[in-house]
Amino acid sequence: MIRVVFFGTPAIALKSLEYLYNSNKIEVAGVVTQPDKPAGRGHKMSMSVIKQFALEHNLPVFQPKSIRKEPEIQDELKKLKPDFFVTFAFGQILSQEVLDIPKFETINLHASLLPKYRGANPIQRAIINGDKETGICTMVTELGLDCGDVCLKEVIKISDDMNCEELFNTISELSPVLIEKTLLGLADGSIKPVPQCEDGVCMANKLTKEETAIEWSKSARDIHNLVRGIYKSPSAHFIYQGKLIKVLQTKVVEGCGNPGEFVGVTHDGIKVGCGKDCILLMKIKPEGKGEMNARDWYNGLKNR
RNA sequence: CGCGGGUUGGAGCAGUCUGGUAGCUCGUCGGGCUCAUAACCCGAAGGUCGUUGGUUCAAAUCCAGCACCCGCAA
Repeated sequence: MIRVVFFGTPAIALKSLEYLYNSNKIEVAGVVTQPDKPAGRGHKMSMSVIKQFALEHNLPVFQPKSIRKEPEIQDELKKLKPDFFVTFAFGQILSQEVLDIPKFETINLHASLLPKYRGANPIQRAIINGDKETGICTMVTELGLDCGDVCLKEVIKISDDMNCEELFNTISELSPVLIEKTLLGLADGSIKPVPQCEDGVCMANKLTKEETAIEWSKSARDIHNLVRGIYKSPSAHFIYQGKLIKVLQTKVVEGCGNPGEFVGVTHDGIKVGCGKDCILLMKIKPEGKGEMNARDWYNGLKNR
């Protein structure tokens, strides 16, 4: 049995924790996740889905504000005598003291084909940039940001209409097996981590607020990529009559029209001009309302 | 008690401030026109206006409570 402590916070990591927990070759000795915090409408205190799972299965849970600065928690983790630490979207930077705790290594799963897209938003960035493929990597965690030696990688195709939710799901389903293989391979010595090629390094910077606003002067293709890249959260948007309109689904279509100008309606949606070609708005979500077909939204507008 | 918007025929909305027999753009069904159509013309069906209570001769509309949905912020 390999003893691991799992570090993670959001939903994308849940299937991995569940899989390791159910594996008969691996024992999850504890879980580390971000502290509970007021979240959502009304600021109700809420816990991460990872903590929820841990509580339901009676796993010890640790919630440091910053694990680097909390030696008491580090001591608790030492007592668990872990062979490995596994991190997946944990949300905090580790320190050397933490990396030294497990008997072997700390393994991180990163959702890109390293060294491409190191950093915060690798999944969204791959789609926004219009990449045809991305992937997941397991790596040995070192102090720098996602710079450790790579253990295993798996390529994932990105289709033209795939949005980040679908890619998230694919990644969360493929990750568990890759993590388990990595742990087993490192434990028996069959995997030799390979240093990343420094040439292809690029960062997946955090999304800024400005980026989520649709710039109609860009090509329809770029807008389409943005829309599917940040589908549902935070969503690409534009402002119409003072209201925020989120755009959830689009299609690049032929046609011409000035950027941002209404071109016409089809039974699929609303056609709007762009820097190049036209974009067909299909599903949108106006502020205060639920998701709806753009065509339906158009039907309800008074001055159009 | 973080701030704010919403709930009206199948869909999206107006009407609420200034109470008085429910309207718009679509969809559906029937008929017509057309070589043809997601286009056009004619007609029809379909709503106890989220829920509970209050005020009133009279409430979608005013007042109070409740439920559900959503945007921002964190």
